[in-house]
Amino acid sequence: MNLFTDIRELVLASIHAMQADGALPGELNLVPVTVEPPRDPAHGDMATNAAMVLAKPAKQKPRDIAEALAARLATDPRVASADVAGPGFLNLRLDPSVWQGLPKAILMAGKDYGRSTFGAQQKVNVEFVSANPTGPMHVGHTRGAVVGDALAALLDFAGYDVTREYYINDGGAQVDVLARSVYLRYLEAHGESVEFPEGTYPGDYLVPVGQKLKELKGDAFVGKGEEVWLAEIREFATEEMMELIREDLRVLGVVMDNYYSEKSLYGTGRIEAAIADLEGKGLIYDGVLEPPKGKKPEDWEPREQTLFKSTEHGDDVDRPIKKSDGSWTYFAPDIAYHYDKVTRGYDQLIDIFGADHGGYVKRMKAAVSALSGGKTPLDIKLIQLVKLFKNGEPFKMSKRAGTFVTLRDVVDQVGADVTRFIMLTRKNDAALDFDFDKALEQSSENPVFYVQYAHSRICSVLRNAAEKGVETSDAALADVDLSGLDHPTELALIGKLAEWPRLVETAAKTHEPHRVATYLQELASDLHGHYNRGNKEVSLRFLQDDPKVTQSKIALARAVAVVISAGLGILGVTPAEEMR
RNA sequence: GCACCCAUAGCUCAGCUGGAUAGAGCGCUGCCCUCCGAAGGCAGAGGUCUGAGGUUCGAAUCCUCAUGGGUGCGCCA
Repeated sequence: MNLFTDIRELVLASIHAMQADGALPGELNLVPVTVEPPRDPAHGDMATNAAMVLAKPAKQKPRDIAEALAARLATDPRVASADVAGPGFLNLRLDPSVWQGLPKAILMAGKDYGRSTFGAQQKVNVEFVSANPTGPMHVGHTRGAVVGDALAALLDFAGYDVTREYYINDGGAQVDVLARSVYLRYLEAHGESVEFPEGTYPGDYLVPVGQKLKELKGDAFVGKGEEVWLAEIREFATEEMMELIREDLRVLGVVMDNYYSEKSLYGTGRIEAAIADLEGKGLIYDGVLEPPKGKKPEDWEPREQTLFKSTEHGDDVDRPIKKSDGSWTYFAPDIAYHYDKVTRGYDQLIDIFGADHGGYVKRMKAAVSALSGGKTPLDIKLIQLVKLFKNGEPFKMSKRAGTFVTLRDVVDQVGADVTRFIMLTRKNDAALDFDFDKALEQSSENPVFYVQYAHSRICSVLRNAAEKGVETSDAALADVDLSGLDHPTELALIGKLAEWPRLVETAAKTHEPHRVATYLQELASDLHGHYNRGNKEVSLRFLQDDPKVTQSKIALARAVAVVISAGLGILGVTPAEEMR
């Protein structure tokens, strides 16, 4: 159900007919032919660039092609008029009945209106959050979590087979630091007074973890050296932190399909297997890297390391996979992890990283390209910083200091819906200002409330209709005559609804869930505009004296509500029925 | 030094992956409730899309260079 693709099919069919008649050459690339809503409504309902795109390969003047095409299109009952404009645009005006049929179609499709088969059930793995299991999630993670989750939902809606995955960085030195920090809290629970030296995590969130460890182990570890407790506490603390993170995600409304442990790659031969794959392709060698030019580290000495020839796959320099002492760098397990994803048979991989990981994009893409033989595309979305404001004052967040603003802090104050929506109003590679005051404000300055308000207004209309005894169920609306929906603002609203399926596909194709948020704001704006017109022009109100007319208006109102719910559903935001 | 990202109204940002006269919100000016929710709406003012080249029927969008800002750059993950 997508009017634009329907009409594009019609245009293509007409072109084929012209080819059959010899009016156009048989060999033409029709992919660039588009049918879009014109920016200026005065140009009609839809516009196609067909004539301009085909002019050159067909060796004809664009306007000539347009004229001929227009004549053919005009014979279709759905097309009211087809006019050539400008350099060769073909502006189509559709028969009003085409538009007027849409609200019913939307109600019949329900929440599936706009759902697409575009993705053809391709398997996509979206890896996101992947915060180190060393503490609660902070605001920076929150944005990545929301973007990843919404992107996954969007892809699902667009017809992909999506897996949401979290990569647990539980293999590196930071979990040793965590274990030592928990040990200190454990001693504290035994009444010792402790200090947190540089390089440990002093955050309060480890206090209950130390307590719990005491309950579990008694004084077994007191006064003992690391060799006794490190491994066990590391295990215990990591699990505790993951519990914390899972709960954070749950509060945000994010549910992962899969948690993948970095640790599971060590000692199991999986890193070795991935590296062996690259070695088999001649991409592993021992060598010495050049120091970075300009900014040479103080203690630079040339050292021989095992390197991955990432330059053969688009990187700028080759990357070390082993440290000079022979142990793996962090990059090695990352390669193994992505190797695993490739061998699990995904058609497409998406990683959501923090912007501070921008330096790893090329090497990661190089690794996946090498491992998959160029077959599995990897898209990496970098999530820019969130700057928090309250009363015009910026907050600082610092994980080291243990005073960072956590996901909980934000969600507790403004709620998950507001948090999610606001974090999805900007494209991922632009920094985002998050203003607590505005987030809580209930006005048009707050996009969440603006969209929610549109939805609850419709719900309010439905309640009023019910009081008047007007039946507004799907069944009751199925036979209603909608030909009275002919006012420009009504048709504009329907036109906006018609764009939803297109938008879903574009947003999915570009991996940009923020487009959904933008669209919803536009749709809400159209609804509010139309609604307010009803103050002056009584005939535009949803509630009319004639129940039949009321039902036709309600069909439109409900169709808008359906699309708002569907859009909010992708963003993971609950549509409000009432706001007080 | 190198790489990646960003630059659009006074401010915060959209711009449908190349289309026609570049759009919202805030702020500013003037309006709209006897009326389905004014938590809203309408109208006006406000632009050399950072700059210079290029690609083509057509560029804010793609390519090159420059300028300004952000991020990162072997034994941290």
